Amino acid sequence: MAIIRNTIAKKAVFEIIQSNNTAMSQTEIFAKVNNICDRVTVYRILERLVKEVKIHKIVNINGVINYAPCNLCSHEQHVHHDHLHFSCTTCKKLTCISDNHIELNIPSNYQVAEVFLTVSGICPNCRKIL
Amino acid sequence: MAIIRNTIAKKAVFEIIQSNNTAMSQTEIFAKVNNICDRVTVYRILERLVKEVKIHKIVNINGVINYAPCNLCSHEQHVHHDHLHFSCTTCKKLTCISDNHIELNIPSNYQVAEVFLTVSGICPNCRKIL
DNA sequence: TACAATTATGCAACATTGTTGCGTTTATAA
DNA sequence: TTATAAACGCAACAATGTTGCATAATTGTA
Repeated sequence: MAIIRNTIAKKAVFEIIQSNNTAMSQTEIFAKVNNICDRVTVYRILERLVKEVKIHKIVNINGVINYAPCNLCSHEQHVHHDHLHFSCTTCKKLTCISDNHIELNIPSNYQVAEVFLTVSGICPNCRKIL
Repeated sequence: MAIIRNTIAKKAVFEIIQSNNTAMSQTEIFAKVNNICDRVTVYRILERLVKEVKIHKIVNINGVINYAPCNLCSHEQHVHHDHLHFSCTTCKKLTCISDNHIELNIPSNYQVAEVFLTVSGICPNCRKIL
């Protein structure tokens, strides 16, 4: 029965994540909060937002954890394991693209929780520059 | 025209990766080499083995990079982007399961290089224990 | 509106994973 | 056997993430 508080820092972090069109790392998010809070606090806020299913965690192909608002890949899609992320090898940005239907072929003795489909390559923006 | 050398440490690292039925992190691999070389050397060997396409790199859902021999997911599959990894949330092990056919639905202005399909959940072994 | 309860924060310190520079050692082709 | 480039060890650093604890702030309730 923990009471959820909506603090200034939490609102700011969520706002930053929501207003960005790509997923963001803690480092990027912290750079945008303008020192309204400590970097540890950002980690803890992210943890809470994930638990509240307001954002979700995606690992980039380089191992850095990124966060995206859950509205980009709605909760329903989230549960049905049908979202896809594009990880640009040039700009390192992680973008939610669209839903894809994935047919899983996993032995039944594995208990599936979530499906992560990440595609690496070069995003439209970087292709222009290159 | 770099000459590839087959050193003792490199053979040992490759042997360790190949004889294991799950993907391994640098930490796990280093723990098994019995101090025949430095931990930095392990990192560099892994880098070379990836470049030589003898092993491949997979990011676990917690952000830790894991390595698996390429015979588990053959090179052909690798190129055709059809391999799947199961990431156990309990024992943290990453297992190559099987190939899956993935239908990608990505805008054509994205240039696709590789596809990573990782499924999280609980592996058969951990289900027994729990 | 003030208070109490408990959630959230800051700070410092630490842990883990991965990288770089550089001098030395070693494997391999000739 | 030797020359040469590849591989290594060591030390130092960098990035990312975590923990403990004292303090501050939010929110339901009186």
